[in-house]
Amino acid sequence: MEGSSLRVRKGAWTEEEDLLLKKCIEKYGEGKWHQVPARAGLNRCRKSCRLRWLNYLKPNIKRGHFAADEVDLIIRLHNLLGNRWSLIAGRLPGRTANDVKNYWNTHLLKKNIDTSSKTSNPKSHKLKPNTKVIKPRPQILSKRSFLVNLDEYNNNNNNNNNDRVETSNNVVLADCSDNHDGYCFLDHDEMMWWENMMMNEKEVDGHQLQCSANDIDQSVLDQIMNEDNYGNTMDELFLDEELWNVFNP
DNA sequence: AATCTCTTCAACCGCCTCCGG
DNA sequence: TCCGGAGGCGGTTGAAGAGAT
Repeated sequence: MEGSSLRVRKGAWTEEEDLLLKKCIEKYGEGKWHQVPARAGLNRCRKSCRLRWLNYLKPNIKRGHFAADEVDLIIRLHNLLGNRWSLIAGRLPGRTANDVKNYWNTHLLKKNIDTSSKTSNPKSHKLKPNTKVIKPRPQILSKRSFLVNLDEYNNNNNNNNNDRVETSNNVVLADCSDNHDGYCFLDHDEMMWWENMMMNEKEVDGHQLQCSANDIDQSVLDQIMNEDNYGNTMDELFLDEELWNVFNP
């Protein structure tokens, strides 16, 4: 198992180690984590280096308390996505998946349990009853598989524009090559929904959502925690089944 | 002041997926 | 097609600090 070597250091990072890692990333850039320990002169495994960078050393990481609007967003996203912390964190600039997960487990999970059941077991708690969760379908395709499938798709639809393909179902294929070196595809409803999600005040699925950072209070938090506001919008988030089948024959 | 209990969060672990040979 | 390595993720742990007794 990785990290089991007796010579690999574990535990809390020292300032000196942080400095070495920082310098290494500044010099060589992010990625190729297997080379980082050697390049940085660190006696750490690649995973430890990656984690330390992503969760602590990376520039623009926001530390400290979560703002009310961040909390609100976490709750809503968790209702939609479940424990998919990296996706949730991706919607919170400056926050890491680890931060969000920790915050959920220490603040919100406890609160959720308190409000839903006094007897529930924290370890077994996953989601509120009736919560629909986006299934873990990949929404980002590797460049290789995407191009193969896109080519196939375009051949079937007489469309040679590889950057953007619109189907009759308003499904949009967008070039997202700056994101994970791949491509993503979103349907129109999904894009609109995410747009709404990111607005401070928007009507979503017939509910006027209040999530201003200034006026959210405990009662609002309680209300959010006890309501499933997003049941019907969930279906809108699912990708077009037909297109999915094209890419995943 | 000392000890115990609780809370927080950084870090580790194991698993999964992707990719290249 | 298979296999091994790398990247990435979510679950869990445990050390350290805070608060209570």
